[in-house]
Amino acid sequence: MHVVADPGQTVGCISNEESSSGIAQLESLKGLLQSRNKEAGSDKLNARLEETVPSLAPSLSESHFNQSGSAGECSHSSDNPVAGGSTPSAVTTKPDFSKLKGEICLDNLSIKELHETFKATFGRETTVKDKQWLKRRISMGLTNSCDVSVTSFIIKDNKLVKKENEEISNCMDGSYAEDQPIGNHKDLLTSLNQLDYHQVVPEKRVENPSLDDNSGSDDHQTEQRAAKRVRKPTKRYIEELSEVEPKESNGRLMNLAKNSGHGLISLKSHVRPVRNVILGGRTVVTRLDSLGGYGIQVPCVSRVRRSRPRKNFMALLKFNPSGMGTEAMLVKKVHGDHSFPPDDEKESRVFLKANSTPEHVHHQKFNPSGTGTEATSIKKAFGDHSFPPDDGKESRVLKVSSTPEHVHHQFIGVPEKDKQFSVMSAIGLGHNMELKCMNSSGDSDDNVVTVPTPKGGIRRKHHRAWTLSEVMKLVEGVSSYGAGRWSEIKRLEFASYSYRTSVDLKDKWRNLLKASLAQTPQDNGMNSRKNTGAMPIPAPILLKVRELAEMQAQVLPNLSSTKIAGSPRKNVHEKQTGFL
DNA sequence: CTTAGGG
DNA sequence: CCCTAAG
Repeated sequence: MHVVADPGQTVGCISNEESSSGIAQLESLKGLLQSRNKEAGSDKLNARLEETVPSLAPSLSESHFNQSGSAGECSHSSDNPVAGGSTPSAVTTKPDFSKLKGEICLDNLSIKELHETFKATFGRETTVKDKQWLKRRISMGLTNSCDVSVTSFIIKDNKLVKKENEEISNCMDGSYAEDQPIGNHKDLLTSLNQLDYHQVVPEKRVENPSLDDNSGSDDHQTEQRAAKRVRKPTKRYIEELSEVEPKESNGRLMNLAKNSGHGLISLKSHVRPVRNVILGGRTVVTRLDSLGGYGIQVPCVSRVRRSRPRKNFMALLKFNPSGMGTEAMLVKKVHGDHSFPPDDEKESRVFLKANSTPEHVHHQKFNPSGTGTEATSIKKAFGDHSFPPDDGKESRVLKVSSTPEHVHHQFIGVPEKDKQFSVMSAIGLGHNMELKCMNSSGDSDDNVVTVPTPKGGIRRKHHRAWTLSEVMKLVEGVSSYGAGRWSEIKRLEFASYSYRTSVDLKDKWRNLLKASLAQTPQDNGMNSRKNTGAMPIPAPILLKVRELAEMQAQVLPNLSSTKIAGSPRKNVHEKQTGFL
């Protein structure tokens, strides 16, 4: 339809006026705006418009566009590399910026003129009848900015001149009537009103998928593209937020918690409070908690968990020798970590205090009347303890057993419905404990449980390094069953590896992906410095990972495309060999 | 219980 | 790794 001037020239102009990122934005805008309005009334409207407004279009360029030799200015910079990027998108027409030089007052344009301008700006026609929308769009395109919220649109030298006094209130009713006398017709009005304000029907997405990127905040962009699964803020996160508040007693963040329901995301960065309480200072924050129905000030620490009790805690009680006493193997990686004053760690619910020999720590229960001591965050609290990760998922659960160490905890707790749970334990629990624990049991497999490195104070959780064979199995599994079928892969490829849950597989795969993508561009950098500790993961594997990733990235998005015919996907539902 | 993601 | 929200 609309033939453009010389492409090179156009591109030259673009690169002259816009930064390369600007071009990108324009391109994406193109993708967005490639739409047709199929509303029934629109055709009629068009017809009417051309009846009634016969000669507006021709006058467009003359009256509103100052096209003084703009082309000439642009043509000298056409060797810009950007040209390559912007041309291949075979859209209907290319933006013709030569028409758009100088001052443009979009407010004075009629719909049709706006359409022309739109076309000149984006190289595409539109049938959107919404003047505001058009103006806004064009303004955005020309000014290369997304926050065009003005009501008056005058564009001058790629900048949006604000003019506040002109109020264009409602284009649906008013402005149409102004411009087009036909707006009075009843049928037109109805058809106009039927037009969705945001009616953009993206019908030709396929044509230029590369442009199909969202170009930013835009109300017209309620695109439901395959986005990542959205998650609402987690409970823990909310808790953290609200816990923060009392600490910032200065009210600086006072309304933070109030708004925490809404503005969560934006607050994210503020939330790391200074919560390192110095030992000497012994800053004890108190919180009003309802304990058994009474309001009681409880010393608390940040990041307490208020949620449901750990299910696994029952396991702790199970092995109770004395019925009430709880014997749990507690191998807190103590290491001076136990500042008695509630520190900021998650574990701080559990206060540990020396009670006896490192080998036999007695915990006494505070509570004679204990209606049941519910302990939460036990897992977390105890979680740091390197239990010998023995077989099965049990290793994930807090392992409780009458261990060789004979750690004996007796709780003299307070009745706490709040599941608050205090344990006094020995600061003295030392290395020997840890080490003993490690060596004593389990650990059948190759790697040790990587002790929380005493050096540097970095405490590592029990962690099995991934062996090369494991990684290879993982890769193979992914290639066989596809990424995402973690449970299958776990069952079939990792049957013998009792640790390594499906989540672990997933995590590892994620890491592999990251590694493979991060490394390939330039092989340097990584191999030299990263040899500390972590296995380098041979390049071939990374390559395979990359291939798989690309494969799956291509295959999966085409959802519902006949079950991924190409990949040699095994029948996953084969019964895993009988014994179980 | 499994997946997907964030931490 | 751990944790949790969604299915």
